[in-house]
Amino acid sequence: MSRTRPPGRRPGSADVTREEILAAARATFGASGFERATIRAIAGKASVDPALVHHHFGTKESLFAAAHELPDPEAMLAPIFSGPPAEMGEQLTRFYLTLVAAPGSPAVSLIRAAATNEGAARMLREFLERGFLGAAERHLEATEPRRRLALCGSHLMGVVFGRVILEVPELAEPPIEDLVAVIAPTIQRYLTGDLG
Amino acid sequence: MSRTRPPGRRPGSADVTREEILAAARATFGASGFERATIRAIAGKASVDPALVHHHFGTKESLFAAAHELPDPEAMLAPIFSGPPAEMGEQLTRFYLTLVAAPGSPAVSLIRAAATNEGAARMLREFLERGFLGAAERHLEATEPRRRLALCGSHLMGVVFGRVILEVPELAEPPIEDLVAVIAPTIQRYLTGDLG
DNA sequence: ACAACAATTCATCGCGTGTAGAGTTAACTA
DNA sequence: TAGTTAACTCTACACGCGATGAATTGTTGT
Repeated sequence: MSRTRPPGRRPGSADVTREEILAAARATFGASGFERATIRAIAGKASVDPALVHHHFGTKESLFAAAHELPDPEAMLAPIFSGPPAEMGEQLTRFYLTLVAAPGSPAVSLIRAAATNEGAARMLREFLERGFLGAAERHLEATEPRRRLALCGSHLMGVVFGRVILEVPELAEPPIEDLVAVIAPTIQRYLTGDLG
Repeated sequence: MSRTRPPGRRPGSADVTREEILAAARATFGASGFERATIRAIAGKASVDPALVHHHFGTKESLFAAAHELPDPEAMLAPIFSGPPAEMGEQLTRFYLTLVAAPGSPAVSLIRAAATNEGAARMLREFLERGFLGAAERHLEATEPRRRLALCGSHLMGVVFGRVILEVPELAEPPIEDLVAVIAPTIQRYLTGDLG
């Protein structure tokens, strides 16, 4: 049982390994946060030498950034905001809890890392500001759209935190639709209702 | 300019140093999170040798626990829950944003650390479950009290995250009372209103 | 076929970390 | 006042980390 592969380039597949490293990075960062995740652990999970990680992605910070390249928020949110206004709260809540708050999601990894790593916090903040809040400005026909979506985001982020990170039973156990039923009216009010 | 103090016990004050270490620990953990905060940095801020920290508190984990001994939630919440039910939402929101979400608060430090450190997450979860949610059960005259307070907590925690950790402008800039005005109605609905 | 290049492992460096033990001085007790 | 205990600093060890440079092997262009 030879534990280590022979050195030198591997036959066949070009950037398969690269993707495997990124997947391992997402998993490890997500499970441990930025500082606790080690390049050695990521390399191990990808069955690869630690130096290869560094060869492909440079520093640990830029590996994190590469592993968390965020999708275009415009494309994500457009379907929600183009539907009937009365359903936006429910749509947004379900979307968020299904896609973003799923355990193992890159978003959870980002949130976790953002709590202690300034770089990750900046990434998340800029994504929220330019993308999320920006999309609101373009699609939301109401006063103070950015403030409205900031309130929505804060609530939904708190639910993620309680459900996936803290694992408070009251938030972690119920199926998603149960949470949607309770939270969506609040989100709807923040989006289209009377503030304050 | 002699940088180091002579060895041996210091004259006078017994447990002053101990408190200084705890204060430095709170500040450092709060600013950097659990893993990034180093015992050396904490000792430095307390003008003390790193080994003394270890002498007093043992491991880093138990130093963190000692620095974040949480107040009795019963005492904290009783005044709020014993007032007029119609004002509970506003009271709870203001209390939380003023005391807990203040930058530099131990609670922020706990939340930050909980994102990446399982021990801190357990501390926070147990505090929330036994204390916060427990207090709700005893004081809240409504159906599903624990679920109600879990919803309140998740929203408020999300606001802390956005305001203090991510520093999203829409949440970080407005004075507390502005946020109270918008959020309190939601909290009130979660506490006493119709769920879902 | 040959040269250039990219992918990969290996060996290792330097650093900062948490922690431990030994030595020194003050406070406490009888 | 003698002896014990507790507070405190010094020195240092062992470990794991991120990062680097060289060596090895496959791919690609000509």
